[in-house]
Amino acid sequence: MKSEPDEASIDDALAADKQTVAWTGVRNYQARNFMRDQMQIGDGVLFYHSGCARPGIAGIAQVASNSYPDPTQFDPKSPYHDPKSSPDHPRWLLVDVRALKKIRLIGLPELRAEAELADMLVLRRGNRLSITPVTTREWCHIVGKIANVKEVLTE
DNA sequence: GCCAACGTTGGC
DNA sequence: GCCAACGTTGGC
Repeated sequence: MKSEPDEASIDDALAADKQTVAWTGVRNYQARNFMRDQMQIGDGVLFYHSGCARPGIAGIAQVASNSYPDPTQFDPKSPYHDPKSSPDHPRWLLVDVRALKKIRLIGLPELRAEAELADMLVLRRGNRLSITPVTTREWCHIVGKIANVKEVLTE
């Protein structure tokens, strides 16, 4: 899951109440559908920093709720306000994400250098989706590169 | 700041 | 339903 660290970084998430943040602002149907249809509580999340000097995986997190309507869509003062959405028929959903651990930044050059990660959707040329699924193989490969990560992974 | 890539919008 | 124009993303 991508986030701009200026807006919501892994540090921000770790500092939040229960280390949990609501993943507001997703305004892409495919990304929304991943949260609605694919994610389950407890699923592992790679917390990716984008739109910054050193983009890459900055932390490990987990899905902490089922999907529910993103409140920012109803707030006229929010940059994520969607006048075409209504509480009766909410268009945009989010999940809560619990940060588990900040890791050494695994930057894009390192990710691209790994043959095991060659098919990762987030690395695809032209990919603009802020949420992409990760295969078990990709997950295990990345987690295997991180020191002292077992303590935060329960399954 | 540039630009490739892609999603969305809206006229027809 | 097509598709050109436009806006956004995001790495560089």
